Amino acid sequence: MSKEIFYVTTPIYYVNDVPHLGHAYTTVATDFVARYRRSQGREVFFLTGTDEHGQKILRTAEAAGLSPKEWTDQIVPRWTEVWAALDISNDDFIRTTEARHEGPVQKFMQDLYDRGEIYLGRYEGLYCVGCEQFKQPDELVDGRCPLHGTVPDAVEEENYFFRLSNYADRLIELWETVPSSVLPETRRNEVLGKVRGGLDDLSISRVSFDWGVPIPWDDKHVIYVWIDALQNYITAVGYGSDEARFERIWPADIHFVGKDILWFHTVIWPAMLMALELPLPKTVFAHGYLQVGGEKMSKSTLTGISPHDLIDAFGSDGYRYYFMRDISFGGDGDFSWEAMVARYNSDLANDFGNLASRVLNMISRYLDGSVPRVPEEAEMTLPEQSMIDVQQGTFAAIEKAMDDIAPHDALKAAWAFVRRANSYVEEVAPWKLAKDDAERRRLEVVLYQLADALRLMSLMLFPIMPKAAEKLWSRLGLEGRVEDRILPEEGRWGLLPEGNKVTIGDPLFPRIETEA
RNA sequence: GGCGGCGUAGCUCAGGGGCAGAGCAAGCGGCUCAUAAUCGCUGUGUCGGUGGUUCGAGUCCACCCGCCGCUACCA
Repeated sequence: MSKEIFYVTTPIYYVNDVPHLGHAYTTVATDFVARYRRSQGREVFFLTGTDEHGQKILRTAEAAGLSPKEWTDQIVPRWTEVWAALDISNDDFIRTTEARHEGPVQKFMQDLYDRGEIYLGRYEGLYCVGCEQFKQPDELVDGRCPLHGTVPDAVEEENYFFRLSNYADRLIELWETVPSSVLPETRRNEVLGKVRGGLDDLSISRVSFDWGVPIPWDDKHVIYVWIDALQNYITAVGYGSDEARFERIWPADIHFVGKDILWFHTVIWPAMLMALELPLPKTVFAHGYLQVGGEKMSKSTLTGISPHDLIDAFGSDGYRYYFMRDISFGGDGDFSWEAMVARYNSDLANDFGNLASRVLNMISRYLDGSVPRVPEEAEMTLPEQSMIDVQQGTFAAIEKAMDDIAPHDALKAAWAFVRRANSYVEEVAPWKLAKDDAERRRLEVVLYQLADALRLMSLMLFPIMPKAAEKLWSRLGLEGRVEDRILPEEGRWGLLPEGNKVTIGDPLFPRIETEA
């Protein structure tokens, strides 16, 4: 009995600054997967949100002359507006400052405490006054802070600790018996290697500042921000507030994260859940980093580029497609303006957009804009059969790639169908058929197949390019929205209704002309 | 230092014992429905180096060179 709801998450983002390309990358990938699962007919719950506690937020707010709550309230819209601009289809958006989160977090901590999983201990650390932070011994250069050149003070602080060290064996067993628990494989090997070296208990409270969720039995302490933040994945789906809902949605099918936060999601988070005997997320998938290269933005860093800059130039569809297609998901990848223009023009403007233009044009010109009668089996010739074969192979390859969490391979596969449709046009040359009255029915058959191919592409590409897919759908005279269609039901030939009026419209993806 | 990964066409990468591949870029040809588009054909490779195993090695092994990741309580 598998759970019916497919639950995917992005990390909740730390709102001490505005979103950059890296945040958008994770979020777009998660959205692609969420939309794909919905298109397969699955019920999906897609969660994202913001992480708003901790010392860094407090400092950022102070620097801006605001209270931490005022700071987060004014910056959260900067995040939600980017997600809206990227057509992110999240079902919920949780903020860790919401009561629905903070209350259940306290319950979670109290439960851990009651079970003896938390104890009061001392954190001994090296504190740099200049940084106002604890330093790890290996961060120091000759025993001095590399930033301030001073010798940090040895400081002891009373903290609550979680018995993380008890869970090393169970974590190792999990990773060894369930390979999909941490992906890609290289990331699983990383945590496996580290945890085999042993685990220390984890300090989970702070006393030096108060911007956080109070420890329920000792409110001098606030919960360490990561411990609070990780719980968003369960508080948002009813943990501690609606147990029936929680049981229906949890566990997550996939937590998407960047590789920088792998440790928290594959060690600390599962150990916390184990401690309360809660189900574990099925997969934590850690993708790589984006690097910025190329000329046009060579002076920019990743954090210096706003997603808005690229959305303005390429549209949300172009943005989503580029990052999902050009970067092998899981590994590190390079972003460059030049590569993005090249990919956009070649795949979207030339291959796909132009295919739509030429087909819609020919139907308007040769068939008065009306979708002809659905071809009979007997009217199909070799080229039609070949295109159908390619389409079926493509859909199967996409399914395989998405099951493997390889969006880049899925899109690569998708283009086999787009290319085949273009070569089919050349093969059957409708403009020649149009000159011969005796070929009238043949002309109808090939143009029907092409229009129907566009319908199938609209379904196929909706998860990655929702705007273009909806546009194309309506240009084919189809009712309703692609969003509401189920691929396994409608992803076959011959479902485009006879008599639909097509409209040509503007190019779906206007070419981007490069200056110089 | 330890553990792990990568190095294949001009570019981005796939392939993991049996005739070196894809897309893009380039060159040539075709077509005229289309967004200077599209279709077809064509390259070029010491598969990072050296040495091994094997009838046979991008592929397996050893060493070397060059990049890179991880090495936990800053989100």
